[in-house]
Amino acid sequence: MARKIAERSDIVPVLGEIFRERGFAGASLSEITQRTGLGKGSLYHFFPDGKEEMAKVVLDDVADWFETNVFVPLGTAEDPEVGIDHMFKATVSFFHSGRRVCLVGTFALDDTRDRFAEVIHAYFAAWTKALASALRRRGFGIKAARATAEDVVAGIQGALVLARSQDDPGVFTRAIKRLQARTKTAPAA
Amino acid sequence: MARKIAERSDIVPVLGEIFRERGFAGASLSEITQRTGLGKGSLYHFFPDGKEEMAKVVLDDVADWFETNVFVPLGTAEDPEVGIDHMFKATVSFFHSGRRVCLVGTFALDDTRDRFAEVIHAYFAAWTKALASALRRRGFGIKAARATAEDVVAGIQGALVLARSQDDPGVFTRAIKRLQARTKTAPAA
DNA sequence: GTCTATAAAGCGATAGAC
DNA sequence: GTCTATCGCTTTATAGAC
Repeated sequence: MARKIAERSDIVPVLGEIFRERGFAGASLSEITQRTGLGKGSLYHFFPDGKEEMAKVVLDDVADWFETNVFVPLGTAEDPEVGIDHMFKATVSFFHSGRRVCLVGTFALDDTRDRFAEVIHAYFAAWTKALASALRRRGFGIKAARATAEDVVAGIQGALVLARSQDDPGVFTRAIKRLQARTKTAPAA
Repeated sequence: MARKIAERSDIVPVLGEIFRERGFAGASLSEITQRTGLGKGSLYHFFPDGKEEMAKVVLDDVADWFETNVFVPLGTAEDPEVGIDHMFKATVSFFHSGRRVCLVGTFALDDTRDRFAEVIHAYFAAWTKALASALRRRGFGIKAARATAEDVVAGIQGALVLARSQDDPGVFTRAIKRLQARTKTAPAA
């Protein structure tokens, strides 16, 4: 199964980690060549438009993963509670219990957002929408479902910031528990 | 009142905006010279250690502002509810209703955190602690106060991310309202 | 205190051999 | 598909005149 010839999909995860750690502006081609083990020639063969294309592919990859592993289950699980609980599990797993930041969130904060405005907007919109839909099916009213969905998605992002600031994954896992509890009962009017 | 000779304090706010917009890695000295109107000579006169010192001074400036305008009122207001409500007002104002990101949060997400770990840690720890203390005085139990404080501080950070991703300050102001409501009554055990 | 000139290093990107 | 060599530019930082 070992291939000598690299495929683009082999290095996308590595690129993801680099962009997460350094941000878009801070990710240098020299670090990318080192950590992927590929020369610039190979990199530009796979990504003719350079760093911008690398980031775009990584963003699309993340969006695809969430679409398949989180958003679709949220919408299709027969029991919406199962879909929601699965979302929290997948989230904790994907973000390594708060040790790994959200690439899309990181890009959203500085001027990198403007480069990738569409993907970034779509990612969070899809998440919020899928969760609100599941909450509706759980019996939440339209407004409560939307509000709680926004609350949970923002809460996850904020917990990642806070956990990293304190260098304490416990901050993240505690936040997840509270957020999950909030999806069990609709808030008072 | 017009001074020709610049003071360091005159340009700190400008530096703050640049770092907020570009992040630490993305903020270039050429943009800093342009937007401050000062040459490199002047900049290195005020900040001998260059960009790193500029960022440090801005971080300290932000921390001081919050200490004075948010954390102290939280702890000293006779009526803790007044202090908490003031915190939300000051927060909405400081972050321009979600149009301005949190510098400390932005720095916390990527490897910039490691450069300024202490200030970043202290900022969020102080915020959480001051809010928890006010909630205690409002009648929250110790655990409820801590949990709600973490919830609110994380919620604010997440709302900034989400609002920027959607390019919609409404996301932020709605979140603030929900978070504020959550400080009025202790959550069920 | 402010400026211009300059240095040295690193950047993203390209060319061309293999 | 992968590499090395190189281009042109920008970067942070320094030196020294005023």
